[in-house]
Amino acid sequence: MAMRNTLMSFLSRRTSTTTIPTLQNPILGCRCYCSPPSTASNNTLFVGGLSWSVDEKSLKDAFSSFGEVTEVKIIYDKDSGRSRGFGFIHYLKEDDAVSAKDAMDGKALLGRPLRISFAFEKARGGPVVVPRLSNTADGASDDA
DNA sequence: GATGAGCGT
Repeated sequence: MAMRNTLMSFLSRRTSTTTIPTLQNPILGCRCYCSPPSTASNNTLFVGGLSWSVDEKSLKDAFSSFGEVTEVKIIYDKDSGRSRGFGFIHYLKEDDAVSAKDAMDGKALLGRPLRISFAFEKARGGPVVVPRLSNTADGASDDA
């Protein structure tokens, strides 16, 4: 008497985040999207209103208290060399990013109020997802 | 000697 877990095999296969993009479901007949459209905000935070003298380590030091910061970047101007006054903060978890945003948004750093928002999914190796514009049904049926 | 909404030199 030997029990075979063959049926249990493909029932427990849900730990793979790297699904094969070329595989399609013959039943549903649709592709498997790795990025659900429900996530309008990832663990990337957009920080604006920065002073033109703020460094990345200053933001790292100010935002690492709310969660585990994995990446901090401030955008500088390549023409003038000065900071553009905004930057990005990557958190390990989105929950920490929300906490940091909720805690630091509206506060001031180096004498200037901060404007924090969730950043768009900027490449870093992936496709760009843009928020849909005001998709109001104005009578234009442009569905493909 | 500049300036101040935004989304990646």
